[in-house]
Amino acid sequence: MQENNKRKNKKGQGGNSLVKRIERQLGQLSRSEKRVAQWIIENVASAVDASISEVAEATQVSQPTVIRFCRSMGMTGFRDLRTHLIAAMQRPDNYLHNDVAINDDTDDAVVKVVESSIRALVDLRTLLSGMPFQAAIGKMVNARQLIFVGLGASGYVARDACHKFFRLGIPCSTALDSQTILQQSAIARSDEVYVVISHMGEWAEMVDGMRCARDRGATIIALTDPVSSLAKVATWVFDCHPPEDTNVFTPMSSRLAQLTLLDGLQIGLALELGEQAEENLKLTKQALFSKWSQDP
Amino acid sequence: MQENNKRKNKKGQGGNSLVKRIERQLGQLSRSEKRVAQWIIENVASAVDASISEVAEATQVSQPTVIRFCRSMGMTGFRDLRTHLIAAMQRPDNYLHNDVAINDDTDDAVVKVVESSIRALVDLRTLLSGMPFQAAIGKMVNARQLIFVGLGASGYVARDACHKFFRLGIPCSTALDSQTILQQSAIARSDEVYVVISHMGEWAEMVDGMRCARDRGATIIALTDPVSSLAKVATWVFDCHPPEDTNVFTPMSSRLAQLTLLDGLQIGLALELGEQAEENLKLTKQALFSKWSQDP
DNA sequence: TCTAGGATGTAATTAAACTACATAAAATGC
DNA sequence: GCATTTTATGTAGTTTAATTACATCCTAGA
Repeated sequence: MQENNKRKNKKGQGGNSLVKRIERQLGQLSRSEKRVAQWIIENVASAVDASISEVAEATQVSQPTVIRFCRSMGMTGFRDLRTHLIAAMQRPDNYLHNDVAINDDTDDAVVKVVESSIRALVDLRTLLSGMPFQAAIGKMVNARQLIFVGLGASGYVARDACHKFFRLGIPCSTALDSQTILQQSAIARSDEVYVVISHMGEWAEMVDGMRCARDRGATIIALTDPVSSLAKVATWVFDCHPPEDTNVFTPMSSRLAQLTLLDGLQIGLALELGEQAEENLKLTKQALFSKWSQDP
Repeated sequence: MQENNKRKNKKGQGGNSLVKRIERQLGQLSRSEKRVAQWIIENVASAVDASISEVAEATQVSQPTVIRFCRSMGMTGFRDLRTHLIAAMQRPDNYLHNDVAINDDTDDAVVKVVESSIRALVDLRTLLSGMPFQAAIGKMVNARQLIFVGLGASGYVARDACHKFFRLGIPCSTALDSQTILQQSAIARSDEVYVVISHMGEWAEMVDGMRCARDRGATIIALTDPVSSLAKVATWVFDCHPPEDTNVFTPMSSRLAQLTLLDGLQIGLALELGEQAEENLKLTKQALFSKWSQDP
């Protein structure tokens, strides 16, 4: 059992996204956890039905190690892992439409894009239960201001969110480049909430800025890969792991998940704030509506 | 104990949705089991995360009754039921849509938000076939520049799209306020393509601007309500009708449809442009990647 | 070689799933 | 209507799974 490193890759195993996610993390794992990971990759089908003790026995490690593996993968525990495995197992052949290929015709490609977006949101729904909505909203309710942070493409998501939250009547701003992020976080206060959007969560300046803000007592809510540096710095993390395939044609479906998550946070916050927020929402909607209805 | 009359054969666990299967068998169940069944149907999302005791409490029955319900459904036990529920949730087509209500708790509200977003995309998928992708892409391929137009919240979508398309190596710009739109369209050329995003499609300045651009020979691609004034002016329309309900808590799911549609257009365009576009995409991706991988 | 820190296992704890049995309610036969 | 059977449901206990706390071991660096 020593030569674990000579692994033939069983490509035909099925395009299971969680499996890819595990593969991607393989390098970061300790020896025993790697054993667990490898066994799961090679026995996805049995893994979904297995209990901790069965996995532990099959891989010759202790039960806590199996749990540690789950945690290393960003899951809350074994149960959670099982949930994700089952969900991931559902896609193998039903949805052949995964990646867009160079020789697809336009209509095929478009269908694939839409289906991969749907997939992203369905995945999101599976993950929802583990996300700290209550906690995040609790902090937002009492915040002096919300600061939305995002670089590059995530900047558009941050802007969109800012626009959405300000309509509740809360002071909101954005920090969309390294300089602004660093300056903003240098004067962070404990009654401020940062909402940080980042696919990889590895931009050094952003992580540094957020660490600084955190040290000054601010709350950091991160929509990012749960295994990233940013996630380690954040007060609360919403799992937005990046898609596994690196196909250049793959659109950023995960951006849709982020937007939807922020929709959820906003609605949740609105409910928490109660009448005043509802009133503000109504007013901002009406402001638009009356404009174009009196102006045909 | 002898489960004589309501034994069910354990077929078809792949094809039909478990929820439908439960509905179909509702009549055969005893009163308490029916309560369990109904609660599960109405709370699929919470049900997948619940333990037996939680289900028992929510439905005011005893734990064994919950297990008996599982057996009545042909499952081996609660664990098995959970497995099938998770699997069933991966098929988004049979979600039912509920509005967020003011007395929803946070988690319910979030689930509803995500599901309504999924609905929006599933709806979009059915509309795809009627959309003029070929035509739109045909014009874009030869365009001198693409101009993305959007006001207010749609401005963020326009910006996002601009960012996405420029990575193909095509000159792109945005027009996000009335003044810019009017000026831009005043100098429109026949080799320019306007991509206009608007939920209602009734902002007077925007419609005027696009009419002007159209008169000057430019191509107008509108992502908007097909019955709007904007749609009448456009060269091609992609049906993005806004949701009917006026609930203040309704998130803007149609924005997700717009983003996804634009993803589709971009991918389609990339395929049409061929190698050069693919190369450009790769280069822009690598530019990001090499940055943060050499910068830990 | 020693020590610090991570990795791993052991054993105890808690919680989940399930079983056996008891009781209550409904249906049936007289 | 009453006894008897059948069915439905709950109570209490058992077994198994998941998780935690803590002890031990190994490895890397001084």
